[in-house]
Amino acid sequence: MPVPLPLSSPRPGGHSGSRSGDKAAGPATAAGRTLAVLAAFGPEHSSLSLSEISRRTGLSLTTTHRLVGELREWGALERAADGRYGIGLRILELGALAPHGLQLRELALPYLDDLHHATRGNVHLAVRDGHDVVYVESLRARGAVQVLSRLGGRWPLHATGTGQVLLAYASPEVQQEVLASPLRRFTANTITDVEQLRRTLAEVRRTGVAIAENQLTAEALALAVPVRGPGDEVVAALGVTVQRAVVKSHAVIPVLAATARGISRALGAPSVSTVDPRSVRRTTQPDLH
Amino acid sequence: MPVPLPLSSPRPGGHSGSRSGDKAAGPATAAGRTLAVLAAFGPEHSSLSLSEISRRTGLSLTTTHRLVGELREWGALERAADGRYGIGLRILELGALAPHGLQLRELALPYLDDLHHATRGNVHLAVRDGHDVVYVESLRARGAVQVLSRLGGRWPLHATGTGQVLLAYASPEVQQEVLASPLRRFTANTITDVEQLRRTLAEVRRTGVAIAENQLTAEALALAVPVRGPGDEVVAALGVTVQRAVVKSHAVIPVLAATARGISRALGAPSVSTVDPRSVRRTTQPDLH
DNA sequence: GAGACGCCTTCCCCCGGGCGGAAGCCCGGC
DNA sequence: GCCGGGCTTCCGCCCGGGGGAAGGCGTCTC
Repeated sequence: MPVPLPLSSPRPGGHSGSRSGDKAAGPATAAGRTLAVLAAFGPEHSSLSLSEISRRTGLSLTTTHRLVGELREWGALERAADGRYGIGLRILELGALAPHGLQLRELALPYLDDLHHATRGNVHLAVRDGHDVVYVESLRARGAVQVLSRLGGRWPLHATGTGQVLLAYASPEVQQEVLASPLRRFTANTITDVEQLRRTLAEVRRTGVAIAENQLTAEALALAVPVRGPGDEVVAALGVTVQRAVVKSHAVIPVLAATARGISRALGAPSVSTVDPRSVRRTTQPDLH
Repeated sequence: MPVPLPLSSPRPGGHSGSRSGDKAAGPATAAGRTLAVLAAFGPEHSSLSLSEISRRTGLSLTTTHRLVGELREWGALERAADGRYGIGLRILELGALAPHGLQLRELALPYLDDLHHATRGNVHLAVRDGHDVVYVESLRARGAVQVLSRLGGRWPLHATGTGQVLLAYASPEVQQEVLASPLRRFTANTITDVEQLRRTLAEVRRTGVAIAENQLTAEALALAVPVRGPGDEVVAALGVTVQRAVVKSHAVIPVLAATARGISRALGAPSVSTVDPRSVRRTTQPDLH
């Protein structure tokens, strides 16, 4: 048997708590194998040949062939002219139904658009999924910086402004889990120290704003604030990423906060009090360089 | 055995040509059953309980329970606080990889945004999937008309402006199939006559613009033009929907065409010649009322 | 041109995973 | 309390699925 490569999913973090054993769940079940075929696709591999799928999943060519056929017939995969496979529109269609996903997006889009025009930065709306932050919408500044914030993008919570907001307001269990897991480094400024992260989260809770400089991408300043739902719980995070030094963050934060208030209100949140600008001025995260 | 309800997929139109027999493919296979669970979700049913899924798929409660469990663990489904299930973010993430989907969207978004601001109408980018048009992006006018054009929305080709464009430039086989199939009526103005549709498509090809009045939604005027790819083939359709009589269509068409040219160029299309405004003026579709 | 290789497709048989019946659990309503 | 609906777990039989093997292409090498 060939060594099964990446194989199963990166596991969405797992709000399911601690699973016993944590055995290297190879796709032992039929459903698992079906999903493994889908999981073979990723940002770096949006187009695969049959045998590539076979190798990446560890499934035999025969099985892969049959599964891909069924998935294609259903519309989950489609075959390009060159014979390679890609994700089909049926999946996009399904994804649009995600309650914390595009439904939220629909409502927030006009606000994001305004924010985008007001700040000329990259604007994102993100939600938490397990230990990751997932971008539910992303408006990129014309000809601007990095493209790390694609719609559907997924990053660890500790490394982005939006992620820090979502983590700061997550349940104690989730915070514990994340703080206990290894904190991957992306740039020199990524927070990888548990204590520092803990302090950062406390700051976020106190001020209502996360300020992340160069933590995921160099030369980027990310600002993020929470978005609240009907029960005043934090349901999403709203973020802006601007070129460092291009904009004074103090100028952006009020606009950002106002936008988040607008979205929260539209979501049915009670009277909102996200950010007190005065407190922010005093407590901006200690300069890291 | 209870009567299996909607059960299997509405079948994405089927570029696969004529399948023999066309047997009522119930989910006889394990993969099919897995997909049937996903297919139970739709725009009207974005949140389902376990037994609802069981009923809608026709699967036994036991099987449903197990499949839902696996799908949830993988991230394809998620369970809300009230115990009901919804589509998970993992699916959204996957859907973002669709080559004719959000990748196209990424590139086109800035153009769509400009168009949106210039026309103040609903702006859509759509691609063809079988006999349907699927919206890959949709910017709704603030507090505007209908919401029929959600991202991920799917409609028959003959009933929308974007669909007519995509159909007009589709392969003869696809056109044949659509013309041979029943044309569903949505409003009094929906084109349901084969001959009329044929003429409309010819007009679209001649002028490069589809003009659909009240065909899907009352009180809406939809304008759409093709977007072309590297080989000059039509890869998508760009559409604007405005309140009837609010805007003179002649004022919008040049902007629309220019935007489509911009996107086509960005996609690598050769020198473009989509619309000749003079021809359009003369050939606007015969007024239907 | 022969041969080798990689990729895809089809066929077929054996076996193990999946299916569903049944029973048990928890809730809320009458 | 009793009932009914929804969910979860258990278990045994059986059929769908897995993969080996073989065959059809097209391409590259020698």
